[in-house]
Amino acid sequence: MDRRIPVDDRTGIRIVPETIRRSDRPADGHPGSRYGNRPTMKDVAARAGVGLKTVSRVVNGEPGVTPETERRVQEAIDALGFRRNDSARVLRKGRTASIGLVLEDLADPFYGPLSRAVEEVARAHGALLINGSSAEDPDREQELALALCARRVDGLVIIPAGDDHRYLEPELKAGVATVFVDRPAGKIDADCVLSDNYGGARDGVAHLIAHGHRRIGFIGDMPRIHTAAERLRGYRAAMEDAGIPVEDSWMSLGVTDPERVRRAAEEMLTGPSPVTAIFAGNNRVTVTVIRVLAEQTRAVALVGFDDIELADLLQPGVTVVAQDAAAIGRNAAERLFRQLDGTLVTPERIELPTRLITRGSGELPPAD
Amino acid sequence: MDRRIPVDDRTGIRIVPETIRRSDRPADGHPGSRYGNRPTMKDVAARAGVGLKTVSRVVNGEPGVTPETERRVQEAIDALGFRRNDSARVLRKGRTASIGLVLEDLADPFYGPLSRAVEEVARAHGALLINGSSAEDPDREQELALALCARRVDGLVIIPAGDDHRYLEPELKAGVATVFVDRPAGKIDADCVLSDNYGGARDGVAHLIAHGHRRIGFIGDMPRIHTAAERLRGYRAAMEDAGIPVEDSWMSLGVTDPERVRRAAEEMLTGPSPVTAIFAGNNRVTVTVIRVLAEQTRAVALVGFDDIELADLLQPGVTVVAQDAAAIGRNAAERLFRQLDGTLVTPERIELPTRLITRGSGELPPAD
DNA sequence: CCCGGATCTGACAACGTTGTCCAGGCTCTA
DNA sequence: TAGAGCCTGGACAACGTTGTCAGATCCGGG
Repeated sequence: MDRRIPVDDRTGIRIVPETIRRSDRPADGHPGSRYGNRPTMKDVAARAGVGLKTVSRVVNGEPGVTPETERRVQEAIDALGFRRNDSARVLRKGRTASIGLVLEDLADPFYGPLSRAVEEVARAHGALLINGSSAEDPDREQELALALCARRVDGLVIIPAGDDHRYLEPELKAGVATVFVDRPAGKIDADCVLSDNYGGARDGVAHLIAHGHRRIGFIGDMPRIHTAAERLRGYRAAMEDAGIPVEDSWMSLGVTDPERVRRAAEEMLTGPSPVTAIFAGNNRVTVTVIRVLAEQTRAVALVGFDDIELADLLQPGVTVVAQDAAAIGRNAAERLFRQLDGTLVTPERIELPTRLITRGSGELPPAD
Repeated sequence: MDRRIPVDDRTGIRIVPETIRRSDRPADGHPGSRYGNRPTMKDVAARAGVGLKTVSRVVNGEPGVTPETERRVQEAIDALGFRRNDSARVLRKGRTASIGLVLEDLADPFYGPLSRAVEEVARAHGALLINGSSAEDPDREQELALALCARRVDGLVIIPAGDDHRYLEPELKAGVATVFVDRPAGKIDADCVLSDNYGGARDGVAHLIAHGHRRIGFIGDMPRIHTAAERLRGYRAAMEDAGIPVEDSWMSLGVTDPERVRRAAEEMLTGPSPVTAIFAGNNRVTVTVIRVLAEQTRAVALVGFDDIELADLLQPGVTVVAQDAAAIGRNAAERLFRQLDGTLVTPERIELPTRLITRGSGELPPAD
């Protein structure tokens, strides 16, 4: 139909030129500069017939400029399309008004709200947010964090992938505000903001026990990850409190990719001592477990760590131990700026409480 | 129990000091500098007993330095904890090796993968990603974009909130690579990468019609938003193609917050000419509509624009018109770097195809 | 013994901004 | 009308890096 629009048959991608009224570039932007260069304050000053510093004053809204002069300068700015070069400004002033955020994976629904919360606080302090994903790789975390330090971010919010952060010591010493989030810093003292992973997991498992379960499975991440280890500890504590010996076949650690989670879940459901309930160590695990349970004939109870969207619409609704990602991010960012203020000096670890949200799946009775 | 750990009773936040072995700050970091200052190449040069430029050479891996000299310099670098100041470097070199991403809301599950994809491409080109959320506010979008330009990002990926981007003209002229995403640029010519919103919506609605529906509702965002307008246009086209006159009461525009979506949905379900199917204009709308439909006694068909997690686990599974957020982000970022290469000069609009994923809710027959 | 060339090193300017400081012109008062 | 004081504007250095260029050093060969 649309004969005039080229369509790539294989990919279905449609491309149309957008050149309706491409503004032709002027032969030369402004006097004395190479093509593509931007005007500087010097150019503006020349055009307005004033001194360099006067332009600086106008740009920064400093007092001591006649309205008439200001008008002339403003005119020159608009005419040339001048925009202050913040790199130079940073170099001169020493503060960049930007903070860095190193997280694990921006695409993970847990980090979206967290990142947004950090950004919101940064914005309130007039700072921009630079962020990068470590992909759970310690080397990449370090590379990123140091690159951010080279940019001279004022502060750093880090969701650690590694467990040794001594590489940050020179930075801390140099005054880079730093807050660790979700997992504590390794081998250095630093502020950190965590969820109460241990308590949350313990409560979640205790909830299952309270509903009559004794054979409860645990599927979680590698215990070298702090959150995973803490949640496992919570699971064990709850079982021990109830006097239930844990069988090895009930625990699956270091497993997060869907296929392996599926296999792990299936194994603990069909093993010699089959579980009647599963505690899922994080949202990715929970999702896969839901899929597996949906295929089962008998009803298996489930409590997941981390809330998931639409959990309440499933049949049954998914009971979860929820963390407040936004609150964590907000807390961390606020601490960071308090470090920069000087209001905060002693590194602390704060743990935010989790919340058990009962929706049905965690209240199912055991069915053998 | 934990009598030694202070717990705020109201918020449940637990705070413990992290000062186990706080490294005491040295009286003075390095000679001739204020406290808190970082060592510079000059300091390194002095300590290593070499010239400034030699340090620069070592830091940047330039040739022409004796192994012995290099060793001495490297030693001084490690001893002082030197880290190159990229602000100064940027000022000198003109390129920042960073790109900016202005999106609507990082917390929206659609933008997480998109952002991540952009970041991944940036990383492949050795660039960092600075991003900010416009919160759908045109002023904030402009403020952000210009702040990024002041930082002299090499390029800009923008998910527009406003519809007039002439404020970017000086930047484009100055050579800032720019790609608009998800919605086209307003009043300027620029590269843009979009989903085929019109075609996707048309297909989705046609799908409902093919299953026997004639009274089909549409709930979407304000038509001033390009995607919303296009999807509405797709809805109308499908209806017209089928010869079905659309009643005003079937359409609800400019409605995205849960309460109003709920009201809108309820109204079109109970009105004088009640719909038997609903087309939801975006993921937020879809989620709310699912909730409303779950409360209904009769089965109402649903097709949503944008995929949502767990959509396949609901009863019935949710049929959606899916966009590939990651592909969009990847495409946009790649175009951006091609602009920087010089490989790409003419602004184009590319439209990525959408995919109809049938899961059940869109295949329900009409029930009056 | 000296010279040419290759190799290594460092002095210096420049990037664009801001802080400091001083000059010149104005107003106000005695 | 002269002097004090204020207001405005500009010259200059500095921020930490890199590019340019020239000087220093070392080698072998004539």
